[in-house]
Amino acid sequence: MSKEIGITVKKDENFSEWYTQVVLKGQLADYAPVKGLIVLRPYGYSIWESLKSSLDEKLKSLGHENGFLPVLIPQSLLSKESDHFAGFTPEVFWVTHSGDTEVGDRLALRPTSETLAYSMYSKWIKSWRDLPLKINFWNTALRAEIKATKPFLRTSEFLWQEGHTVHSSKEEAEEEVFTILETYRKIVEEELAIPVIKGKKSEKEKFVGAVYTTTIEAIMPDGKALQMGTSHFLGQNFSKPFDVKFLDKQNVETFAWQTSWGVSWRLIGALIMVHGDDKGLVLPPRVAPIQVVIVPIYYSPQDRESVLGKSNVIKEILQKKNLRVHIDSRDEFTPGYKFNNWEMKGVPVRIEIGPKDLAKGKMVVVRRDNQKKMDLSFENTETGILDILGEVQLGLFERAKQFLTEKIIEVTDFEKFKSEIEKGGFLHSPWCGDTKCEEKIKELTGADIRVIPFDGKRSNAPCLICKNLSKTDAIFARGY
RNA sequence: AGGGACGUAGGUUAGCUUGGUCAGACUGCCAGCCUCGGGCGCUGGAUGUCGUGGGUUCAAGUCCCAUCGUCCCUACCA
Repeated sequence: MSKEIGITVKKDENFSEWYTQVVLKGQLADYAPVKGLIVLRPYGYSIWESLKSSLDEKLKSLGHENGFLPVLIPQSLLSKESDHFAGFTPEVFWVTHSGDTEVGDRLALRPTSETLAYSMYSKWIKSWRDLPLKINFWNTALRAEIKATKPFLRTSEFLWQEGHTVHSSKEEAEEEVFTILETYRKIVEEELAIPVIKGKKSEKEKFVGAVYTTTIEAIMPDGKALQMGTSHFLGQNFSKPFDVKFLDKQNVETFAWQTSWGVSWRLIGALIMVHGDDKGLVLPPRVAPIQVVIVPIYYSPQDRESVLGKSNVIKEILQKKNLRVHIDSRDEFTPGYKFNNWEMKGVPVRIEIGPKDLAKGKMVVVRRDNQKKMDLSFENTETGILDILGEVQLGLFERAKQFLTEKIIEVTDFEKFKSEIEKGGFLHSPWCGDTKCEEKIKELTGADIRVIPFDGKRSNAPCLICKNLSKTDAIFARGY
């Protein structure tokens, strides 16, 4: 009856409003009392936990260890690497007082922890035997957002992990950068079912203070790009000001080679945008807090008992396969209400069991991604459900992959570029490599270089702006 | 950062132009019934410092100022 408890706008009619409703009504997060901050609710946090545990496991198997850094960084430390400081200072929150007393060296709420981490690393590293040092930190970062805040995509505080590694050679550090980027790709494509393009950022777009930045970039349904994760090669840019050095095997004091990298809860924002539909969230099974919801259908107390009994049996069978299963046995809601409610929350598979099903020895199974209904006999419970979950995970990825492929458009003509960018998408175009041309394109079209793909084709066409022969091709898009 | 719109019950909102029974509706919530398979039906009940702070006035949800917050369209960062 009431549509107001559901999503009231269509995804392709008012994307921004749709997104906000999905976040709030799907109970992923809510607004905090301070602008730009959100509260993660259990349903949203549990998606983060899924991501966190699979990434954490992968990092540990690569030899990384977890640590924890404090949230306050003295200005004197934050400003040691000047480019880095200049890049972050507009969005730093400052702590100026403790109680009523003004602090001398004011304290930044960390916008990122390179400076703090490396001031510690310089104390810990003495010899080549101390390397590599590979520490990951699960924490939050704070960057002031004055306007245009958006849950998960743009908030003043966000959950993330930041990894900081130190190596004795340039080669080993660069290898680390690429290993991490590949790890990110796997997480995003295999867990979140979101296809990405791997590549490098331009000089203009790289992390401030890095030698270069690698990235995985995804496309959203509105044709805008979203950076999904970055892995930076810092070279010796930080080891020099922070005195991160070691005695090498030849007893020569050497500055170390460093990397840093991170992914944030922005991935959850991407997940919502990429897979969601007019009914709400659509979660890939690998990260869904609830993978299978069972809606029992009954009228009489006798039916209630037998239907719930069978539901529990099914639940236990599936739990033995390590599936996350929930029975919605609330008496106060009708089955129809529950169907809509769990669809809004994106549960990948729903099982309906009623008296008629019991009589026939089967259940009704409904896929969230394509709404297909089918009968499944009780004997085939585990294989049937496991197969369907696998199909949903794959199906979501394939659909997103096809969208990405369609939206990558080769453009060598600037007039066509301008018209295409209005439609949204990834424009694969020649570029001379000069920041001036990149800036010109940004100024004229609003698009920037999102990624210079590693496996990019060479168009050998002239740069869109200066007409010099392109050094490389880049993917241009408007971004979040 | 620039432009536009808007804050009235948990949610969606009427009322504001023309200050004076204007504090209403729907939904949700609570209790009880109900053959509840796509937001079911019926009966009863609770819920508002009209975002906040000033001001004008005999009188402010309504007019003025400020402030906080939200949304939409452009410009920058995970």
